[in-house]
Amino acid sequence: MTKQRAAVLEVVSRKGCHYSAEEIFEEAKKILPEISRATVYNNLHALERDRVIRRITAEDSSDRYDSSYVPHGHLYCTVCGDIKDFDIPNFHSSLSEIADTEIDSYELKVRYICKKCK
Amino acid sequence: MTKQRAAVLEVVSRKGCHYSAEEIFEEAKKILPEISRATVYNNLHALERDRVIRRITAEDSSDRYDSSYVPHGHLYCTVCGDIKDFDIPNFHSSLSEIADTEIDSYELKVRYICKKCK
DNA sequence: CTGATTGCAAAGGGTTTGCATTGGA
DNA sequence: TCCAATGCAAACCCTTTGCAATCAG
Repeated sequence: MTKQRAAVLEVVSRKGCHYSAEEIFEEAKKILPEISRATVYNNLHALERDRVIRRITAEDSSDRYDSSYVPHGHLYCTVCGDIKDFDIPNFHSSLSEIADTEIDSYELKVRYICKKCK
Repeated sequence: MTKQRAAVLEVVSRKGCHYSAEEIFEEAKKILPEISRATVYNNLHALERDRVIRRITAEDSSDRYDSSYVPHGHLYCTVCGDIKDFDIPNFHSSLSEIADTEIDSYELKVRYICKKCK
């Protein structure tokens, strides 16, 4: 656990945030001004490999990172781009049943218009 | 409806396929050898805008295109990369209920290991 | 006729890679 | 000590853009 990895983890772990790699880089620089982009990418990959964080794919923009490795749904506001977490109880086992196979994990993106934008 | 758009649509519409833009370009060239990459992208965008096809995001690889605009689930084999469609009855309305808001559409990716690979 | 579409090539962004240097266990 | 992690820059892939030529309605 280097100080760079700790900084990246600290940033990704901020509650309710779904930062892009570039945003994580910018935030991490505030903690460690000498950190490099490659190191941020290295650590994001390492933390994902170690099942600490989860990468989520946006559309029309770069990937984002979620502080929880446990799959859950994401609400994407199609107007302001904000991302909110939301849970579906027992979704993993429901999926397994419907698909009639063991499943590893899932990613659920729901497009909507958030309250503010409506 | 230009012959280029027809070719792109023909390729994307092949049953069970989830081609990348590059694959669509390669297949479309077999129909119209003079077609350019930019035209393929143009038409993929146009067809998506007109709600004919749907773009789906992979991970660790480029976007794919689905011949149906209607949202449904996708099973991604984590070993061979194959993508299969699958339906969850009433999922749209269930989501709307659980999220307690109107929703526009969704994208559901399920990671698993397909029969062949198991 | 006229706006939309095409093809090309160059630019763009986000991410990865190679490699010499540094640092934590 | 020593392998993993770092920082930098260049390379890379995929996609978009600018623009003149062409085409479909």
